[in-house]
Amino acid sequence: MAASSVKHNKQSKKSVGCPVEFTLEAIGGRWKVLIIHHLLEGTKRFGELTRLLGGISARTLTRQLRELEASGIIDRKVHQQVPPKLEYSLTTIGRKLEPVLLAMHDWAEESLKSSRRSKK
Amino acid sequence: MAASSVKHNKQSKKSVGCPVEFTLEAIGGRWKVLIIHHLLEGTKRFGELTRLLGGISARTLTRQLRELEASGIIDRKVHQQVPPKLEYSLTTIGRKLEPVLLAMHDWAEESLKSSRRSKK
DNA sequence: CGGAATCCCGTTTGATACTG
DNA sequence: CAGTATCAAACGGGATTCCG
Repeated sequence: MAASSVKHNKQSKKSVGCPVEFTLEAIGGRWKVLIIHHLLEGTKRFGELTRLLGGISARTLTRQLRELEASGIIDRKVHQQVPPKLEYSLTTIGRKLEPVLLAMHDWAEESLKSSRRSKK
Repeated sequence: MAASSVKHNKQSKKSVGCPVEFTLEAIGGRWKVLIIHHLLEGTKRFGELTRLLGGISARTLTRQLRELEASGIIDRKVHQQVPPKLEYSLTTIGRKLEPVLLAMHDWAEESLKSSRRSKK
């Protein structure tokens, strides 16, 4: 396989063809919906989120927050001081994810209800 | 960790703490929302889905369909005949995912709108 | 305190070949 | 037609260590 051209497209992740997938990618991480949920209740600091999420590593939280930031969902405010202080909050568009989370929440409850009803 | 009686279920690789995550896991695959979208328009066969999705491998499509089936979202009907014929359709609970997809779709459009305003 | 860098592992997906 | 089997790569995420 000499000189096989392996292209590293910047979009090599997943080519998103439809808006629904766009949203799914924005909130699809392991912790993102939880982070959004907590931020819906107000601004949080890095350490607060670490405690609230229970068990997330610093590296992973950093990455999830940066990805949410890149999606325009959260805002990252740096206070230059010692000790360092950072505040994370939802942007306007980020707060608009609430109906999405609610729709998902409702479906989950309905799904659990109907699976309790005899299926087998 | 509270409940240490973790079952080694093949399905649950991630412990789901809240309903929103439950939904996210059900539709969180690479192709699942697209499959659901196409099935919202009617019953499809395996080959039809392969063509509609454009680029999915047989192995992956099989797995995504089986996972959706395990979640109770789709129904798989086998017609014992030659050539073989399989029909996939949404269950009642599967059809109820439509509001979720719509909410996600709406958010994506709003997100794109606001990113046009601020950045580019 | 809030990361960045590095190493590592399990899961997901894809390519390919084969089968009932 | 609708899969299954096998291998390999891509990716996400955790643990640990170090740094401003």
